[in-house]
Amino acid sequence: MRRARDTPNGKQRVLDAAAERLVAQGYTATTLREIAADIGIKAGSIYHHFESKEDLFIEVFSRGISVMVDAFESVEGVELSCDNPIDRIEQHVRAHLGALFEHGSYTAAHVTAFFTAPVELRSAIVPLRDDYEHRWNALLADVLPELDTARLPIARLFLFGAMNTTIEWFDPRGDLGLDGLANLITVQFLEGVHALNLQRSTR
Amino acid sequence: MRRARDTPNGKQRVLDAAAERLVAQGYTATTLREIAADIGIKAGSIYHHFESKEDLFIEVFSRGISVMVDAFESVEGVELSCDNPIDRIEQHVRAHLGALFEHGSYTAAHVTAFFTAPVELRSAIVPLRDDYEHRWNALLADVLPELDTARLPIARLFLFGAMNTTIEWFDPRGDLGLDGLANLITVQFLEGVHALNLQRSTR
DNA sequence: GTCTATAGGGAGATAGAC
DNA sequence: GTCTATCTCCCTATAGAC
Repeated sequence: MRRARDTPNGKQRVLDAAAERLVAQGYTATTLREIAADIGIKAGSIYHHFESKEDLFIEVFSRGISVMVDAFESVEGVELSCDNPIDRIEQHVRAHLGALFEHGSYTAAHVTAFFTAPVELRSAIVPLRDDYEHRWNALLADVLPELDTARLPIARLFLFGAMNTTIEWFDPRGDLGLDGLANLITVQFLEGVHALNLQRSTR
Repeated sequence: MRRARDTPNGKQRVLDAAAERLVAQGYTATTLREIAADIGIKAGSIYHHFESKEDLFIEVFSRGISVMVDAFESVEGVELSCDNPIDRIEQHVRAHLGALFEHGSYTAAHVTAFFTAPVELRSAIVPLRDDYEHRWNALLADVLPELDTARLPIARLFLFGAMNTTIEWFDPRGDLGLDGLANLITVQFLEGVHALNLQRSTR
């Protein structure tokens, strides 16, 4: 059934529009009327798909995590074969950036707007966030066994900070590209700022 | 006049409360009623001090920048004397973290809530942000002359990403402290993740 | 400088027709 | 699955008393 994938159903279209508005405006500024208008329906119709505004955005935020987790796992599938530690991290950084820029607005919405949502909503999502963070901790512990375990979560937070804030300034259509950006972030993370010069965006 | 400094005047108290609400809730979710209630006045009274909600928050955001610029300049004053390049950056990182955690909520509000504000408001603030970014670019160009000038803004953005996201997870009351955190961020930025082990929080 | 009172608009949510 | 109509609530902002 080609058609079913090409034209998303009503619920899917609501979610897509909600994610895009979330990136642009944050939680509170995004109204159900706007979301409805974006996809050509009326606000009341949204309640056929979701019980409340909060309910709708819980699903948007958890999809943001799902996209990241899927990206992470897709790398793990192929990495077993070969690859040095640096490449392993770089592939995961690339996957994370891909989730941010290449798979719709869900992950971008999560990263930029999560803290603009009400606390009750956020606490429903926290376990999913923890899961993703644990995967990264495990990866870093595996690839960098010499790193003090007390320093490992901090290293991950530095890396997340560098990766996630790219959504505020990076243009994936530019010359560098997501592959080049992933490379720069990885070498800077592992070797420091001096190593940036040694890397070329044309690899 | 001791009193005048100890008990902030009406306008000052509004600004302080607005900055704190901004950190916790973002722009749209923060209402003038809440801000007024926090300082024991009524919402209408705020209009004695500010022409509009937007006007009030323009002042909050620009103070957030002022605090950062002041912190940056206070380091420049003393650094001329001595100091190797690493220390120079570390002192500025420490100053930036100080602005985030030790000088009220203005800078924290700026960093966390700037993108939740309406575009018209943001564009009024952008020149001030640019000024602060240029100072950092100049510092990095001076301290790291061997770094490719095309890579320099990217390096700064990585550093900003690592510094600014600490507001989401770092507890300044912990063992590490802001001095320790500034040290970790600096060595990680300059030398990469491997250098984290070599640094001690007790310096 | 702060109050009360209120205007005017827009939000989330519900009920029932189609 | 979407519509219209509407309820209730709360927002920003204003006007004028104290």
